Amino acid sequence: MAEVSIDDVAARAGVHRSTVSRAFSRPEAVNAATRKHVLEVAESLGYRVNPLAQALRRRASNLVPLIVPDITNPFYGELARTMAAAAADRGYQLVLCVTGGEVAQTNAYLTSLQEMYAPFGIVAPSTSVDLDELQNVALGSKVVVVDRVEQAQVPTVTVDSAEGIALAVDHLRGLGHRRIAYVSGISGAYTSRDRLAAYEGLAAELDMPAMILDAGTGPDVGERAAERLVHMTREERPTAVIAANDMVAFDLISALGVRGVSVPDEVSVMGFDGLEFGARFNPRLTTVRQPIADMGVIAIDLAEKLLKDGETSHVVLAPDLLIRDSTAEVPR
Amino acid sequence: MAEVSIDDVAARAGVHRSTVSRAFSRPEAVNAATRKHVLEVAESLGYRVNPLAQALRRRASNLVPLIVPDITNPFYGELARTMAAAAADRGYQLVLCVTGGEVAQTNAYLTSLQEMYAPFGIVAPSTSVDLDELQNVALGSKVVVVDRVEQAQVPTVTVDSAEGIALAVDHLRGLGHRRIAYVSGISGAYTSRDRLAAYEGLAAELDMPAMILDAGTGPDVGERAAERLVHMTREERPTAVIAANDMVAFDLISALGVRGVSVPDEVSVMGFDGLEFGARFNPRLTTVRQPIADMGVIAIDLAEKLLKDGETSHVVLAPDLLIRDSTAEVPR
DNA sequence: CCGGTCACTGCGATCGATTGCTGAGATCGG
DNA sequence: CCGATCTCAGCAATCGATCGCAGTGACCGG
Repeated sequence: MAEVSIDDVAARAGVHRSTVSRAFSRPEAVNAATRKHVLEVAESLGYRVNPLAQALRRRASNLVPLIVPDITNPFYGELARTMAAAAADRGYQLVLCVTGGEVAQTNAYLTSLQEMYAPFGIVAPSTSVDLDELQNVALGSKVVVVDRVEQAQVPTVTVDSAEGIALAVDHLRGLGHRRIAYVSGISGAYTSRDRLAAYEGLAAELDMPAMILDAGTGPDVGERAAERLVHMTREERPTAVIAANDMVAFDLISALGVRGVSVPDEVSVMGFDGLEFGARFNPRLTTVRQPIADMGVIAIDLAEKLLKDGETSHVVLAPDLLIRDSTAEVPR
Repeated sequence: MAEVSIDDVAARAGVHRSTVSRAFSRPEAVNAATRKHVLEVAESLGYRVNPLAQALRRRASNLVPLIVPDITNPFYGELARTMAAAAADRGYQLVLCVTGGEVAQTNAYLTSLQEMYAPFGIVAPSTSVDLDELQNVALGSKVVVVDRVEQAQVPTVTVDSAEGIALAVDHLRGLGHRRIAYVSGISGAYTSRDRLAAYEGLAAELDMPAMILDAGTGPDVGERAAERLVHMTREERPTAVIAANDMVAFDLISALGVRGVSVPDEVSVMGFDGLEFGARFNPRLTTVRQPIADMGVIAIDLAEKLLKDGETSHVVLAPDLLIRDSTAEVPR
């Protein structure tokens, strides 16, 4: 309430403003005894440096934009949660920016936050990040992307799509499945493409028919894929389906349920993401887990490294398998 | 990149700083022609007022904290999304604050954002908001709570729990159910209590046995309730269950699935929230819908009204029914 | 022709911090 | 005992905007 400023502390401690300032931000530049005294006085007055004034002067704030297409999607929700924690640990405050899938929004948010002297930004894109577009914004070069990006000039963190798909295919083949279809869909840009490519590559390699049930986007991929599946003859129908991500898997299972097709009894379904919610789905979803918690921390790390050393590295994490109840041995 | 400031515009337009400032923030106080000229020059230079400097001087920023216990929970996700949109419409920028259920965090975030001159805050509590606690923070009195609150000195927006539960019970009775159980659980403080109370009241009124399957909290209410249910004899077992919220319903259905109990064939399950995700669950969830989108807009409205007129009203919205596939006529 | 209004606009202090520069005093070597 | 070096704290400008106050010129009525 008291709104105590740096001058109040200075007056009370009998020193100059600048000494108080240094006591906080450059400890080595002030006598230890003086510093202790200042800090005690500050403490007793309940003083805290005004982040706005500090940011204005320093031209650097602790506000970090997290740009996601849709916070309703649990993937971004989990990402946001871990990022908020990781950010807080390092003294940053996460600012949530929801683009709703509109590409222009990303840049709008970025410029808006750079006016608040955000030191960097985190972007989790839904569609291909237009890097050229990103370059148009000042903050654009200080961005970490949570997705793979082609010819990236910015740091990125992703999970290894090929390995993830391999894990899924292995698991299903281990259960006896030979006709394994794939449903593409809503997800990160390149990541989504990578997963599809990995599936196709693996299918060729293992001499399996590559069945793409639906490669569209939007909220009803699951619907369309299910529709397609139920109209297949018994021979051509896949015994298992890998979905591009957990949400699509949920969608698909739900749509199959509506059509009376039971998972995993009639067809096995796997997801990709490892959302916590998968453990609460019906049936509990077998899926390839991305280490989302790690991704949050790593993204912040990458950002700090970028600021300090100008180093833009690309971290690719290893996925693992979360075997639950949506996959079973091939029927009969 | 150019970092153009108000002085640049002033110099270029041949006027004083203050005129430029007024051209933007107090249009009526400056000659129309001058203003037009200033605005054009500003436009051509790509000038935008620096929000930090503005906030510092005005002692009011456009940063609005949204405090939620868990952004992973789609309820808060949907809330965040609509709030972000509503806030953006009015020129505010939402700052996401995730407490992880720790009460102290709420106040920490509130003070932290008040130092950034946040004009108000939105709190979606997981447990009883300790209003006395809230009063300890300066921003505490300028908060809108998305939940019912007892003896609230702050504006609130909620949905009518009693009406919602009545809707649910009506729907189930219409399908022939007479043994309708209830599972309490993770959710807003008073809201959660209200729903339970409404259920109990209605049970007494309609002369139905009140069966509370689980009244605990935490992530495994569903588990426990399912466990309890499968151990009941055929006669005592409820034919339908109302869950305190959608997440609990998902949990429960999943846990029942693991135990081989099919929904809605053997038991009907209803949720409460109306999450979009319910339409993608298996089976698609019948639920009482809260107008979450409205709640976001209303919360912002209430906040602005509070600032302007000091008026603290309590909005109670009407829920409606979303009939999908998780409820069916009572078996046999 | 003069004093009074009115509509603008300029001046400069201010918001709360940071930081380069300067100078005071302590320390030290010769 | 003196000058050089070093440590530390004060001074004042600065970040980019806002706003109360004062000044200027136009306009009007008497």
